[in-house]
Amino acid sequence: LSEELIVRTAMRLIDDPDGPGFSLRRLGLALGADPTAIYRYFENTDDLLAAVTDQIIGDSQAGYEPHPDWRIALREFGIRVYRHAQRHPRLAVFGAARVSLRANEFRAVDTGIGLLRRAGFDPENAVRNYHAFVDLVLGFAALDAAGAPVNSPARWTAVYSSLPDDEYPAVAGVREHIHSMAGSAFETALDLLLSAIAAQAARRG
Amino acid sequence: LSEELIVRTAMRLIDDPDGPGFSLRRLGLALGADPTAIYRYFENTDDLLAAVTDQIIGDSQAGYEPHPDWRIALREFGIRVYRHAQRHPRLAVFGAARVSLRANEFRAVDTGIGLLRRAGFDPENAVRNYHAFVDLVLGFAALDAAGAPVNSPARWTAVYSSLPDDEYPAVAGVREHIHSMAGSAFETALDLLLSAIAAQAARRG
DNA sequence: ACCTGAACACCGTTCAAGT
DNA sequence: ACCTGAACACCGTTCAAGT
Repeated sequence: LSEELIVRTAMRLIDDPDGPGFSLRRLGLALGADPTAIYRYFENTDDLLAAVTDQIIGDSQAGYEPHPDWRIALREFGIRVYRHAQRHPRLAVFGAARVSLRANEFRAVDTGIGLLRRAGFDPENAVRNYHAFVDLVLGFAALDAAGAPVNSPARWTAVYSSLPDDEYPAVAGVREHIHSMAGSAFETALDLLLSAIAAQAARRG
Repeated sequence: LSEELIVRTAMRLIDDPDGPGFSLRRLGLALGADPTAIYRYFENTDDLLAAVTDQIIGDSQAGYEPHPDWRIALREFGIRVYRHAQRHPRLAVFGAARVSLRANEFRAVDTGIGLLRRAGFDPENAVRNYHAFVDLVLGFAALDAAGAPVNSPARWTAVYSSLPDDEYPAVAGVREHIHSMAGSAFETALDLLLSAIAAQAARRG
C-alpha cells in the first residue's frame, strides 16, 4: 500500500465506464485492503481525489512544448487540459472547481502566466488574463463532463426544433442551425477569448 | 403535498447554509411526510432537482428588460444568470450542466439569440456565439459555486506567494498580483468574450 | 508502524401493506 | 388514490483492537 498505488487504483475505478463508480469502500476492495487503511495515506476522500486531479493535470502537460507564438501555445495548453478532463469525466466535475495546491498545478500556472508575459502583458494583466483563460477552460471542462452523460443531444434538438414560432420567434429564425447547440461550445469560446486577449496585446504592444 | 410545495421546501433545504444540506429523507422530514411520498410527484431525485433548477432560471429572468444596446443587454443577461446561480450554490453545480427542457429555459434561449440577431449576426453565427456565451456563463456559475465552499483564498494566496523563485519564475515575476486569482474571473472572461463578439459584429456590420 | 473491523450515522429507492 | 414503513443495498468516517 502506498500513495501512488492508491491514486492509480482510484483512477482505474473512476474511469471504468462499466464499473460501479468510485467509493472508498470499493477502493478498499480493489486494493485488497480494508477501506479505512486509506486514511493512513490521505486525510479523507476529498484529499485523495485532489491527488488524483493533480495527477491528471500532470498527464495533460506531459510532452507539452509551448509553440513560439504565445496564442497558439496557450490554445494548445487549454485544449490539452480540456481533453484530459473529458477523458476522466467523473473526476472533471469534482476536480475542475478545486485547486490541488500540488506540484503539477504549480507548473501549469507558471507555464500559462509565462506565456502571457511573453505576449507583452504586465504582471497585473498577465495574471488577470491567465485567470480568465484557465477558468474558462476548467468551467467548460466541468460543464461538458457533467452534461455529457445526462443530456441527450437528440432530445434537445427535437424539442428546440418544434417550439412554436409565435412564442419563440428568435429560435424560429435560426431553426436550421439550432442543432449545433447540442455539441460543445468550448473551442468557439476559447477562440473568442484568445482573440480578445490578442487584441488587447496588440493595443499595448 | 403537491409539486409546488415540494419544490419550495426542497429549495429551502438546499439554500440553508447552516442546515445539514439536502437529502430526500430530510426533505420528507421537512414536509412532515414519509420521504418516499415524494415519488408520487417526481420520478426520482434528479427529476425533482431539475424542477428546482427551472424555477431558478425563471427567477433570474424576472423583471429583465433588455437594454437597447445588445452588448449591454447580453452582459446583464449573463450576470443575472450567474448571480442567481451563486445564490443557490449547492444547486448551481447540479443545474448548470443540465438542460431543463422547460418553459423558462426556452424563453431565456429565445431572448439571448434574439439579442445577437439584433447585433447583426446571421442565424449560424448568432447561434454559435450565443452558445459560447451562455456556456461560458454556466461554466463559471458551476465552477465558482463548487469552488467557493471548498477552496480557501487565504491558503491559496499563502501557497502561491511562497513558491520558490527559481522553480517557478513566471509566478515569481507576478508575485504582487497573484492574490487576485483567489477571486472569480467571471466578469473578466465575460467582458473578453463580449468584446470579441462585438469585434466580429463590427467587421460584419 | 500499520492495518482491521465493528460501529455510527447516514444515503436513494423499491414494494408490499395500510387507510 | 395516496401514503407509510420495512427492507435492501449502499455511503464516509471514527476509534478501539489487533499484529
